[in-house]
Order: sequence, then C-alpha cells, then structure tokens
Amino acid sequence: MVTILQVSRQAGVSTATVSRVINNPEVVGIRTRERVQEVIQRLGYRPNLVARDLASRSSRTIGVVINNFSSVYYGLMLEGVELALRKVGYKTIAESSQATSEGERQAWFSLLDRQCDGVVIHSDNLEDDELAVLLDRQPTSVLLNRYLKSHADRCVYLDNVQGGRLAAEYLISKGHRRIATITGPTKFYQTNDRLKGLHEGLAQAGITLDPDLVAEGDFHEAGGETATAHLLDTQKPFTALFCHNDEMAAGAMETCRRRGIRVPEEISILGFDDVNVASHLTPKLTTVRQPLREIGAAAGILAHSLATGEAANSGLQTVFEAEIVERATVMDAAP
Amino acid sequence: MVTILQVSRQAGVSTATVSRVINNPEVVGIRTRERVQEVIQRLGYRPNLVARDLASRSSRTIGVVINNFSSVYYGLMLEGVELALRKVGYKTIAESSQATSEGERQAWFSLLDRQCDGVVIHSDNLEDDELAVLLDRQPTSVLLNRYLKSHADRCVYLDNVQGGRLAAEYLISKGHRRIATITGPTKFYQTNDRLKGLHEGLAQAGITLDPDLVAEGDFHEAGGETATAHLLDTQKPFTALFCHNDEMAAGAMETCRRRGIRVPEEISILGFDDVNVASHLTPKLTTVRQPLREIGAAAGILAHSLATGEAANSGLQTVFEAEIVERATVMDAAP
DNA sequence: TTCCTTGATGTAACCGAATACATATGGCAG
DNA sequence: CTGCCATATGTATTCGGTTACATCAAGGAA
Repeated sequence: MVTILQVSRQAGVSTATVSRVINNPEVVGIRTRERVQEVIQRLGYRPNLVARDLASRSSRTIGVVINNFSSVYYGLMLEGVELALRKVGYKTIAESSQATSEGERQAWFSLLDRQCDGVVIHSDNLEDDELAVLLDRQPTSVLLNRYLKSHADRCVYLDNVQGGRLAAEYLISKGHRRIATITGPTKFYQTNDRLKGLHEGLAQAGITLDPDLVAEGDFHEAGGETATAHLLDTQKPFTALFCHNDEMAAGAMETCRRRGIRVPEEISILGFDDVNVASHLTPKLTTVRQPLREIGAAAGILAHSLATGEAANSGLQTVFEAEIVERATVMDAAP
Repeated sequence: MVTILQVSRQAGVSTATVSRVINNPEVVGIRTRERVQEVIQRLGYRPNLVARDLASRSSRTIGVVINNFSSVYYGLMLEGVELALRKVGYKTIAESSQATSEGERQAWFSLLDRQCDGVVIHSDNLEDDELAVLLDRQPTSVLLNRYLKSHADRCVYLDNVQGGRLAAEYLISKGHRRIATITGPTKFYQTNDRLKGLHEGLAQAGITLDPDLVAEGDFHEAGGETATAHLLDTQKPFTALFCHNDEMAAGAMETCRRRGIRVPEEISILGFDDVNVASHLTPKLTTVRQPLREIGAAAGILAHSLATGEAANSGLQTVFEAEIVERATVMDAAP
C-alpha cells in the first residue's frame, strides 16, 4: 500500500505538505502543489481513511441503525439518509438491529465505536427512558421515525396523529361510517398515535370507533390475515378497514379473497406507508403515504448538522405529513 | 471519551496489559485480569475501533457494494452477507453504487480506503476487463451474482443457465410449446445465460424459440408492461411468458389485465427471483427462485476466508441453483 | 540597507490502540 | 541456596495520517 510518506519522498516534500495538498490545497504553493498532485496520481495514492479518522478525530460518517436490510420500508429511509449525506460529503454506514432491543443497543454502540460523527437510529424496542439517557450522552444521535417528547428536537418523524386523522377524514369523505382498523402492536407509539388520530377524525364527524372493530396486528401479512378474520367473525358490520401498514392490508385482502368478500365493493381497504407492495396488489391499494426517503434524508442532515455544529438545522423540516395515495381499494360507501 | 490509557492508570497496569485483557485474556494473570475488567466496566470503556484497526492492520470488516438499498433484491443479499459475517465476528459495511459504473468503482475504492479486509461487489456496469484488473489487484474482493470466467473462484452466483433451463423444463412439463420471454437488458450476462438455458431446455423437447417472441426488458415493471404489449402486438400466439424477473412479470400481468387477457387461463406467466412482489400479485406469481440470502452469505464467507487466509472456502458452495416456486400464474396449457 | 511581515514548508507531537521485545517475579530442580 | 525456566507485565515502537508551532526565504517599508 502506498502511504503519504512515500508520496512525500517522491515529491521531495514533507508529509505535512502532502497532507495539506489533499486537505487544504490553497495554502500550498502552486508549484509544489502540482508536483505533489502529479506524484499522487502517478503512484495511485489513496489516503488511509482509518489513519485519517484517527488523527483528525472525525470520520465524516453518520451511522444508521435499522431493523433489517430486506424490507423496503427501511431500505427507503436508509437510501434517503445516504443520498442526502453524500451531497454534503459525508459517508453513511448502516447496521441492522434485527428488531430487538439488544440489537439496537449493540448496533448503536458499534457505530459509535467506529467513531461515527453522528448516528441515526430507528428504534422500536428500546424504552423511552433508556433512549433518553442515551440521547443525552450522545448529543449527535438522532431518532428516526420515532417521537420522544423529552428530545423532540432530536427526532425526525411522521406525524402519526395526522396520518390517522387523514385516514379517518378520507374514509368519511367517501361516505364510510362503520370503520374497522387493524393496528400495529400496541407497544409502539405509532399505533397509539394513529389510533388517536383516527378517533379524532371520526369524532369530528360524530362517529365513535367501536372497540370491537379494533384488532391488534403485528405489521406483517400474517397478522393482517388473522386480524381480519377475527374482525369478520365478530359479525359486526363495517364498510371500511384501515390497516396500519400495507403488509397487513395485503393480508386483509387475502383473507377477504378467501372468504369471497369483494374489495372494494363490499369492504374498502386503506393501507399505510405506500411501499411497493401497495401498487402490486390487486386491486391496487389505496394507502396513506409516508415520505420515507424524505424522512431519512432529514434525519441524516440533522445528525450531520449536530455533528458539525452547524446551525443548518434551524430551517430543517423534522415533522412530516402523511398523504393519501388513491388507488383502487376504497370506493364510496353504499348510501 | 475514555481511552485505554485511563483504564490502565486506574488499574495500575500498562496499556499493553489492558490491551491483552481485551484481546488475549488468557495470557494475563487472573488477579490483574479481573481488576482490569472491573475498571473497564466501571469506566464504561469501549475500545476505539479506528485506533484498533490502524494498529492491528485489520478491520475485521467486509465491505459490500450494491446498486441501492431500496430494493428487496439487494436487501436480501446484503442481509445474507451481514448475518453470515456476524457469526464469524466480522462486521459488514455497505455502500450503494446507484447502478452506474462510476458509482461501482467509487464505492469499491471507498470501501478499500476504509481498510475493509475484503469486499463483496455486485457489479452490473463494470466491464469484464476492468473487473479482472481490479480483482487481480484486490485479492480479497469477491463478485456477487456475476460470473467472470477469468476469476471463477472469486465469484458467487446463481447458475443462470440452469435457471433458464429450469424455466423451460417447467413450462414444457405443463404442456406449453409456444413460449415467449421478456429478458433483462442484453448487456447483462445474466440475460444471455438465462436465454441460453431457455434455448437448451426447449431444444431438448424439440422446440425452438421464435425470435419474435423474445422481447428485451429493463428489469423494471414499466419495461415489463411495454415488452408484453409489444409481444402481444406481434399477433404471434403463445401460451406462456417467461419474464427474467418478478417486477417485469408484474408489469406483464398489468398489461394482460388491461387488455382483458386472463392469467393463467389464457397466458401463463413465470417470473424470476422470488422477491416479495411475487406473493402479492394476484394471482400469486409462480416464479424461479434465486436463494439470494444464501448467495449473499456465501459471498461474505468467501471474502472473509480470503481475507483471513483460511482455506475454509475449500468446501464452500459458490454456485447456486434456482428452483421453481409454484403459485398460481402457470397452468396446464390447453391440449 | 535593515527589519519586519507574510507566505510556504518543515519538524515533531499526537490520535488510541497493538505488539515485539525486554524485564521482573516466582517456583522448582539440583 | 543457586540457577533456570515459565509466566506475567512493562517499555517503546509502530500504524498512517493531521496539525500546532517553528523556521526560512522573499518582498516591502522605512
């Protein structure tokens, strides 16, 4: 491997000068600069980033913790972070937590051990208290798509209450009044926020949500299937079903299909997220879209500005709104 | 940040001993060892991995280059790499190439600059020649799902010829004889291999592929839609359509739906990959499955063993076979 | 001419760990 | 009791850069 020392010898200068040519070209005399650059080219020298990070006490890198790499939901957010940071010359490094609290903790620390200047963490499993302690200790860490009251300025997230309200308003605008919902696990605050928004939206139209028409799912297709079966089995009539994510909506549609219930003619289905499955279902899923890339990008930028001390975050949007993407699974309720 | 020096002072030993306690506990006396461990605990010391990597000339990390983070195809392979490496105590760090040759090159180098002990690269866009040169220079780099004759032992991939043949055999077994296909871009060797396998499989049954029934797609849904339209417009009859990936199959199904062609009653459709869209389509897509996680895992392990010099790769499987996942889009051809 | 300023470059310390080699300690055989 | 060896620990160098500070040469002002 060719090092800065070899470059400096070849160019007849000190390593300090070579370092300057790379990081601060303007302070080096034009003749020397060009000579050094030529040698760098010729030898194909590439700075050892490990050494650079150690010496400079900065890695120009933001770490990201997500549940896993194989779902589009996390993939989109990660992509958002990476592309945004790339624009400001920062690198991204991601680690998966396997959706366990221990995994989240370990990934977070592991990223810090690597001297990431900041970390963006999506945590479903750590408790608020622990999160608060860790955020206090790590002033450049940022929460991704989770809201923690005590550290609101360190969170970048979708307004789930608004998302739930939007779902309610949309369904109501289509004439639905008997609405069922399949939530995520109740331990997730998203679930409660979306539910809260749903209640609010319905209340505004004088509708109350029947507790029997609320089923808890698991954010996975299988959970959507069984929860739907359960709702159907209550025998309470409903014309619309709001699922807290697209995968469960897929499950719901599957159960309907198996039972010969036509969507949307007999039951309208509304999803949440708008990941790719939504557009592949038949009929295509109408859903509440989260701008996942944008959320990721904002989180990356926030971590970056915390790390560099820039006040660039002053104007940064950190709370995002959901929007309806109309496709084909919601239709006007029969009058 | 607490450093090894502070730990050593607190414990009344030298930094060397602390280092040993961490990396080679058995060579340290039991009393000192426990004392040092207690101090480590108490101070919450965590080794600075950047410093460790520099001093030890090893990062215990394998880099991965993929097109992007937001598609399940790459996500699954990345996940395979990460989980496999985790088991052997190695870390994974991924970078996206945005599917351009320049991006692939840059990501690769960037990973090497970070002193990754090895890199696993998925490259669609670099030419064979350049790849060969780079692989020669980087003896611990491995090609992911691409086959390069000159460096066969550095490739981990699906046998696309077998995959194509399997598709042919399967469709033939269902009684199909007039078969159409939508390929990936012809510049990808996968395309040619799958096509070759398809030809072989058909030939075995005395069938020749009608050139008019071969359309070039782009591996995306839109390309699948237009290619299907194109095939249909030729007016040449066919009973089965083999798409070189699931997304294009989704596009094909969309076009059929729009034209009122029933799948599989009028046309059977066979996909490739078996990513999540396959099971969400209606009817569910029958497809040729690639074991993406396993392929990723094998590539990670290969890079790891090249990096550590272990001959563990001796027994490692590096060529994988595709298999049919039967769902609902292929049915027996009318006699 | 002399002195000072300014810009260009070099010197050397440092980042936080790993590790080759040197040294000290203790136990045991003779 | 002496000598030797094994075990435990310390000393000092090194990894490949960055950077504060020192130095030096040239140019301008007095």
